[in-house]
Amino acid sequence: MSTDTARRLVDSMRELLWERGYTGTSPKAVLQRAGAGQGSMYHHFSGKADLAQSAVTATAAELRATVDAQLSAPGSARDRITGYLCREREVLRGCPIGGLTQDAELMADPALRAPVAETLAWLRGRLAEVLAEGVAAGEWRSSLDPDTTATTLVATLQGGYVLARAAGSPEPFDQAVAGALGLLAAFQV
Amino acid sequence: MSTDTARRLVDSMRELLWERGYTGTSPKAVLQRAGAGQGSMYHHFSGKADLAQSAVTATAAELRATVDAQLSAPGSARDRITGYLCREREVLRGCPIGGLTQDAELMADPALRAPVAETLAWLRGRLAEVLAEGVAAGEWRSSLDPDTTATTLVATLQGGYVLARAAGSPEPFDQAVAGALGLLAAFQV
DNA sequence: GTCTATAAGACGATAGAC
DNA sequence: GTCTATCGTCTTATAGAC
Repeated sequence: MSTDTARRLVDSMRELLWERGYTGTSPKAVLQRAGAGQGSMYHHFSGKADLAQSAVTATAAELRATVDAQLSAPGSARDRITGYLCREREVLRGCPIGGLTQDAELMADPALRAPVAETLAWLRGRLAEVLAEGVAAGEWRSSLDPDTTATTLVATLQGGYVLARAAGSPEPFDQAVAGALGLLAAFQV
Repeated sequence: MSTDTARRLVDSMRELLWERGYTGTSPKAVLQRAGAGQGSMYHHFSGKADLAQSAVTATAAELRATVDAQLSAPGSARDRITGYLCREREVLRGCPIGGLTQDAELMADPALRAPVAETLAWLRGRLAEVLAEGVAAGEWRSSLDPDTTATTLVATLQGGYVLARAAGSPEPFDQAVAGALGLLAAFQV
């Protein structure tokens, strides 16, 4: 059993979904990148949608694990939030999950859409938890609303990618993050 | 000369670019929506890219005019910013300009990318001007940085669209805006 | 100006040999 | 398990009639 070929197919699909989206990615392009023939793909998967589902699920799981490790690390809530917002990113490539929301064909398929929706919903919730910890610990004033602020921070990142891609430079992303941190700083005790 | 057919083609392309992106939009789909034949399109435009350029340019101009009217209206800077952030939007359709940044094929064409880049850069600058007015007028503390904050606000909107589309509900968009307004309120004098 | 006909190639999937 | 061959459809564009 060639688990290896299946994995190369999934990895190739993950890369292409990130670069060109679901609509812009053909099975042929995936096969070429993976160095496999038509038969391999249709042996391991029922088709393009099925392979994409494995790819999106894997990317979502990886993103979630990475973020959770960072947000669950030791340190103050403020340090963890700042660290997450300022961590290294391949800004111009965009968010491998958030970017998929723009693909109508992908979003029309419940199996493909679900991991995207769940990951972003989880992210908002996880950030809200950390913000709430910070408020409870007296790091921020209690007038800071954890839920709406968490959504604003996630939106800032997602929108930062959009502005950076438009500009062809990471600068707007960094500026968006800097602005958010500046606004958040007003709530420090 | 059938200016009318050309306009219907542009309008149809504008709608489809918004709904399905550049890669996901075929000339055939545009022609069907416009009720025209192949010949009409290739008479008025050199091809798909040329028609799309007219469409993107028109959408960009319209967005810019709408926003500028709102941000240049009479009233305090704070009211204008709040009004802009809270204005009626077809949230689940996403931003007709910002959404295009996710389309690699469109962004690879300088003629198609330029109006997208210019519109979002202009928007950041225009919001920064209004924020600076507000600071100068004593509406916000001088510790509020107009440039980074403007980028954060535009990113919040763009990211709000992403989160709303993922969730299939306008709620995350509204929450992101509410969070941003809450953060901004801390700078009120 | 607009139409239909046509073209070469890509798309997504299937069949069947090995 | 993987390959090549093949299928019917769609894509983008051109040709030429009207």
